Amino acid sequence: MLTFCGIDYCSMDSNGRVKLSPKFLEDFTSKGVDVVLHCLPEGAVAVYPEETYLRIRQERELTENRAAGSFVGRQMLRRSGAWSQSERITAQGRITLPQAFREHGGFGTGSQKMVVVGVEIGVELWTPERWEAERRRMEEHDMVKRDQEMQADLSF
Amino acid sequence: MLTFCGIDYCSMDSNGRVKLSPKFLEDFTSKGVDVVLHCLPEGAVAVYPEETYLRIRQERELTENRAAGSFVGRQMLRRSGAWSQSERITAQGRITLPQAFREHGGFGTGSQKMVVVGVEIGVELWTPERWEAERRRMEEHDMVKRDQEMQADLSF
DNA sequence: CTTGAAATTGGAAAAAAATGGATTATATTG
DNA sequence: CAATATAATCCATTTTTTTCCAATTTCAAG
Repeated sequence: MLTFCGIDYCSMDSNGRVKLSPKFLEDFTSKGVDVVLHCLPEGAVAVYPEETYLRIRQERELTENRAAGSFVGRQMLRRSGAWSQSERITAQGRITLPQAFREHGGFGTGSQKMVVVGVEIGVELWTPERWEAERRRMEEHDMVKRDQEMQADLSF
Repeated sequence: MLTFCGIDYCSMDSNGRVKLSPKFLEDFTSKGVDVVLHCLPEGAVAVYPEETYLRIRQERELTENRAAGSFVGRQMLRRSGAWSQSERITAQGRITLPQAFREHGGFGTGSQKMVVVGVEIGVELWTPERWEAERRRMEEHDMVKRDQEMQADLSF
């Protein structure tokens, strides 16, 4: 059974609450109710089980310079600090997005359509528009790759 | 006995459910009722027995960098996460395609004609139009290849 | 402090969608 | 051409999603 896979369409209520589908909900709760919200530079909001997020962060620490004694180092700390936040999945299976995260993700005020994308280790929350753009970007990449492969199959 | 071979024409009902032919159904159930749906960049949806999919994925993982801390890493996770999903074949021999996968395959809303293509390790679901286009593309590719091979046989 | 207003939260009701099964139609076989 | 098997459609039931409302908390002003 694959976890955190597939795509859901759902909606965020006017208070920034998202009800997860039973499938994703099960994927999360099997790892505990604590999750971490993290704003991605792609313009979406990622949701990871807490233990998963901690592992990701640790891996990054090994490779990146995160000292507070440099401009770049401080900027990195600022990034993962400001754009990450712990949340808890409620008894009704809902997650609340903080105001700043809603803005980052491009979700306006009021009820909003939303795309929940499984990324194997968690999910990402996208506006339909941004997800469509991302999908298209991946699709174009695939087209180039297909042409390359077919070309390679001919030239030997 | 060849498994997952041949082509079926069938239809998807308005809820995105596909009833597999007895032949393909037998091929699947002999390997268990759990399958994985996977959206192909060609614009079709593949259905593999779960164990087959896991083997394919494992092979891929060996070469790919899957860190969530980079743009490229996240994009890889998004690829394999978003466009794959576990499903179970029901007691009536049906599979339900999630909304997003229906869209990917070009299947509109409502009842739809569909081509089920055996690909030896599983099946692929195509719209009749796209399958026809793909068939033609393969045919043309082969023609070019034939000419090349015959040319190569003459030179030297 | 105390009170009032606004925002947030939890939960329930209503609406929509998905599911399982059975019936009807179509095709295949002898 | 009849009998059987397969495929497609339909409908009742269940599940899921969405919307709404009441209770609680938070914040600010008096």
